[in-house]
Amino acid sequence: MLDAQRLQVLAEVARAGSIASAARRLAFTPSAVSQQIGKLERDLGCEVLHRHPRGVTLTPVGQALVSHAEAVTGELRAAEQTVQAMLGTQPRRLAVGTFASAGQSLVPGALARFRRHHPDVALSLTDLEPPDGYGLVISGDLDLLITHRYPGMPLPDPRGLHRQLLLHDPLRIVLPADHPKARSARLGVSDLADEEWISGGVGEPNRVSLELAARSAGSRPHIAYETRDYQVTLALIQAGLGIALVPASVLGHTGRPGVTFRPVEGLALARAIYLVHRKRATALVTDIKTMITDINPSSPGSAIG
Amino acid sequence: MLDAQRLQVLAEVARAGSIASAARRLAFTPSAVSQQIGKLERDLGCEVLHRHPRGVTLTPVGQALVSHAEAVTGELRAAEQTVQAMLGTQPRRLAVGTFASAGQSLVPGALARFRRHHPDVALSLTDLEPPDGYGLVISGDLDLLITHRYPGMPLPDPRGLHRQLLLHDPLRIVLPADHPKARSARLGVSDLADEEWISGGVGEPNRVSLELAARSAGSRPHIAYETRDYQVTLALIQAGLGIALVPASVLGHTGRPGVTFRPVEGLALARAIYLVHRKRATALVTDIKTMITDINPSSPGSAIG
DNA sequence: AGCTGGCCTTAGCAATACTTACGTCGGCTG
DNA sequence: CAGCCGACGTAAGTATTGCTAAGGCCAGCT
Repeated sequence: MLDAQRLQVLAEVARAGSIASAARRLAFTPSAVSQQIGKLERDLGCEVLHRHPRGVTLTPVGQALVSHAEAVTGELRAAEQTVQAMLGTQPRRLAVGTFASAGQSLVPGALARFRRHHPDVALSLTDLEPPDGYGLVISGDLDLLITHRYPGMPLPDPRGLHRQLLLHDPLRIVLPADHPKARSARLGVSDLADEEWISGGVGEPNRVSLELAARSAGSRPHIAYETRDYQVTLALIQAGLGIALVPASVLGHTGRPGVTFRPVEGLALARAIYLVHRKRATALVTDIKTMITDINPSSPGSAIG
Repeated sequence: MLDAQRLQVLAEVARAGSIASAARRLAFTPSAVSQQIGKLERDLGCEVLHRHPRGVTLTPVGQALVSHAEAVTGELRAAEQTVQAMLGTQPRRLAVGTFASAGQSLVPGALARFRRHHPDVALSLTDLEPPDGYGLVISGDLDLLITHRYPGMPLPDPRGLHRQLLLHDPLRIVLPADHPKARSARLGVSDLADEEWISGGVGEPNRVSLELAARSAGSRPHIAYETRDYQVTLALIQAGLGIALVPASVLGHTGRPGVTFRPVEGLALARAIYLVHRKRATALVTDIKTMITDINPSSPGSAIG
């Protein structure tokens, strides 16, 4: 039988990307972690890590093991939680994972309200870029995950978790206020084929969606600037350097001077925002969920599985 | 975080019913097991066992933990299995759990055929009385469980397992061949209210069904002899001591001299026989399943969940 | 009453796992 | 290109953990 703790060490290594940084997180020496991985590999009779000069990556076997390790950890946490619930001990922590732009707009209000209702609960927030985070929910490191899917990106396997659509966050074409086409009646991606675009790096959701929209309009966007950070994007636009697709919730109500935005003509281009948690939600998770959905009344609230 | 091994020890204690016998199965001394349980309890801050002069029983917390322990063990086993599958190593064992009367009739033929096809696979068979056994499937101790439900007995929570109905095994009224009513045109339980019945002890499925059938006919059976073993039951009937309800599959094709049987008039009284295994069946499980269903062509083969 | 079986405690020992120290390799920098 | 730095592995020492062995307590049985 495999050892659960070794699997957890492996999962930590996978997250950290190197044995040394995993060791720091676990408060061990790198040597200890290395030995644990070594024993795991001897038990299995095959390697779980590819050793590179700069960190490690998982072998296919390692990936499979991490996935199982998360399930094991989740079960152990669930066992603990069940017992505490039976003893009448309420959980005293709530760990939320979000993508960056939700952490700026959607979440803070809900968290503040939650804190008022539960001043004794230790709140924590973690930044995660989709599609990461599902494993952390399975393992119980996160109680709630707020994640998204841009058009063109695959929706990850929910792996037994509960996933519900929170809202559709339509993408807007954002351009300098003095841009010649800022006042066009209808503005589509194809109308802006010659512009300089700002988007994420290759493969990032933002960019995939932009390229998808352009391709469906028969053009290819010229990506002049790459950034993942929408605040940077907006600053670049403000400086007149390019245009971009930006989710409406990021634009929010705070009009930024020198920047204007328009709906995307033609395609219903929106990122879908999801809430993910374990099937049997704790009282705290249910609470924070209602607070999030209250703040975002457009929520359809349908379970998607 | 709880320790997985401790939980497994607890599960073993729960199965064995005492610390001492669990220790024997685990090849430890009772002291070791006792200390493990003690540490588990200190970790949790509550007791998981009631200590009795003759063995131990689980507290409610202990029961919950055993259930989780089975899930943890199952995940660890699944991890191992996944890796072995990726390395091309086929599983080399198949553990089947059955109730006693299936072990006599349904199963042996299928096992024999399976052994011919897979001579190198270590087969094992375990006797289990329903509703036990689900936990062993979850933990991976069993690959396939053959279980039943008599009318009037609750169907256990499948706990995430795959469960499918194999067949309905109708109950027959079995009576001595020279019994006065052996040739009645229609024979129901109510027609035999004054007879001496043979059945299982209070609460056993067999008996619950008999009492249910009698109650629905407005009578109460007089249980003169109690045995769980249908072979004993048949011997008693043969000796003219009483009558009983016996599943058709136990009666089989081997007519026993001096004993005759009749369908039960009125109620469709049958025990349902189920196959239970993990959701993702291994190749070996799939194989043995087809062999079992082939031998029992009346199988509806529908998944029940 | 004495015996048996089961559980618990304590003390000692063995196995396990972590730390420290050192060696190797590859990439980055002056 | 030499030298440094970060990362991984190995070897030896140490601390912790967990098991065994031995003895005591309690309840039921003969």
